[in-house]
Amino acid sequence: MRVSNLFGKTLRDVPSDADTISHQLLLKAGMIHQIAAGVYAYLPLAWRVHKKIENIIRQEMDAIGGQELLMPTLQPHELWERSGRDLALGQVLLTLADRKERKMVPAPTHEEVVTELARYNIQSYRDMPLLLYQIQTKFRDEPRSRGGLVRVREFAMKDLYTFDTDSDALDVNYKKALQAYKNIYSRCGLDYLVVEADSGAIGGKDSHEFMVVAESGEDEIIFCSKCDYAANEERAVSVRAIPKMEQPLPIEEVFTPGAKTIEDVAAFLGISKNKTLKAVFYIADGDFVFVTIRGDLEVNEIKLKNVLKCADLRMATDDEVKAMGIEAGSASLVGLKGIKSIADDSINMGSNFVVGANKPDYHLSNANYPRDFDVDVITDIALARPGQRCVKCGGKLKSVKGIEVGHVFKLGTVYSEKAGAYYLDKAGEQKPVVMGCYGIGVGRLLASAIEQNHDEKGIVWPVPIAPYHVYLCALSMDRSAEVVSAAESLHRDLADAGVEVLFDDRNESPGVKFNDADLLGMPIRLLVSPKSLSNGGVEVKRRAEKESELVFIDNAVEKIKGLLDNL
RNA sequence: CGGGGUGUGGCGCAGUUGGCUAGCGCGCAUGCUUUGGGAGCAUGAGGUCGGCGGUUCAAGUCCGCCCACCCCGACCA
Repeated sequence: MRVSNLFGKTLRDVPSDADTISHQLLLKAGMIHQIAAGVYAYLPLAWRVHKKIENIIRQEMDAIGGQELLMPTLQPHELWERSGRDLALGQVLLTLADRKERKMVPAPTHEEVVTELARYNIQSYRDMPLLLYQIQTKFRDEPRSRGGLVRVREFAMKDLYTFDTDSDALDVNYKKALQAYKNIYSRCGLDYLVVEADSGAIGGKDSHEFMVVAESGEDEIIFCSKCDYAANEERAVSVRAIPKMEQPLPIEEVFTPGAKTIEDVAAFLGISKNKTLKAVFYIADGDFVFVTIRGDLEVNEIKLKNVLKCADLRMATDDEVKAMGIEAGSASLVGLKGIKSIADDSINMGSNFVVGANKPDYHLSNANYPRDFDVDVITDIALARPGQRCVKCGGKLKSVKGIEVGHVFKLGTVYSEKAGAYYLDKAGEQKPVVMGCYGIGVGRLLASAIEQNHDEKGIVWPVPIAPYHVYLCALSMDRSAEVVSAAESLHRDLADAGVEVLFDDRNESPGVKFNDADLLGMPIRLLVSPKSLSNGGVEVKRRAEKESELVFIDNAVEKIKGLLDNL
């Protein structure tokens, strides 16, 4: 490919609405073009990268026995009603109507359809294990797209689905898929973490995310500094320090004028926050919920949502709290009846707590569970924070930001039961198919690769996903017939040797060409100029390094092949 | 959806106490010179100033409504 013919122009100034590095570089390099919020065109260079990533994914999927197929983007809305995910996904689900006013959805994912296929094609335990995958366009009406290709509304996703007879067999496939994913990210030149994750709207049991550590990441990863524990903040658990337990004292009313927050109360009474219990109020699918947690901790709303098994969870408004007859700022479960209540385990981690007295300007001291109040459910609903201790080894927890580049789930029989996907086992007994699903966003992976592989000059593509291997840069072609013939023959010879070359044949100044070479980021720059020729050859430079090396023209192809093998 | 911000040639910006043919840099076209880290000179093309409505003798500039995009939060590959 010749740069003079290449579609897509490099820019000197970065469009002002980009502020994630991968977004800036992709725009500056002329690799993508935005059409609407979260909707992008991939220009030829970026599309080559996309295809390379796809192919790496295909190889790894095929290696674990995956069969590629293609499911439709356009799906009947009823399918989503049957699974209940029309509600679980809410507004993210784009919907449209066909000419007969039938509701359709451009699919955001394919569990529904693939389960439908399984229902039709799996009848016997002999039909499994089965691994089906596709690379296909998803549509999600995201509340907010961001970061260029990091979060978009239309994107190619590789989705793999596994079908097994039981959960042990699912575990086998799950492990295989996990390994395939690790291979994919490594081959794409990414540093990643595998973390425990919440399964969100997809449902199911175990779930892991693959996270690329990046400042621009949207997720917070909690990990242990001593052992291998790592989890998405949404899911992370931690050991909360337990203060010294005291003998229960008689409950007592204390005057706390104007103290409404935990900070106020603790400061006013001169106690630490872990000697208090905090009351927080939520509306879960329309129902009021009274949540209690130790004063020094925060509620993890994802955990809470999972406990409540609700589709929609939000903080209650002041009016809603009042309407329940609750005194915000001085509320507790002591003496309160008939309100749905959930508490964090931490109400048992400590004693003689200060809690609200359910009247303005008063609190109660020495409240103890279960002596003084009742709770419907007690479980872990606390947000794990860095600084707390690891539940596995007691080590100190830390946190980093990450981009989620893959997510795998053990679905179990949630979808198969709803869709009626059953098989007959050896004993002739009818059982639901056990499923797993596994997703990778291709464009997000591409963006993540840039987030991790760039410098101040531009992109530094890892060889396996670089749009081209070599940037052949010829200087002074309009004045030197020698340069022209040397460059042209190198172009041919490299292509013949299977090396992918982007040939900068433009009449631009050296500075322009060098800067574009750095910006576009091919792993090797091959320079042909009157000067290099008079020095006896051509100059080979790795993108990641500063220095170039003079090589005889006849040795150049060999030299480059050697470098590519070792990069 | 809540909060903040921006919309002026392809990109980056100026112009906004209303006033003449709307500017600058980059890019683009043509010519000459130049040629190892974003060259110089000359000539030129390209803009219904996001849209609609209003105020006014006069609107890029003032008022109203709408739209789009970006960022921060609530959500996900």
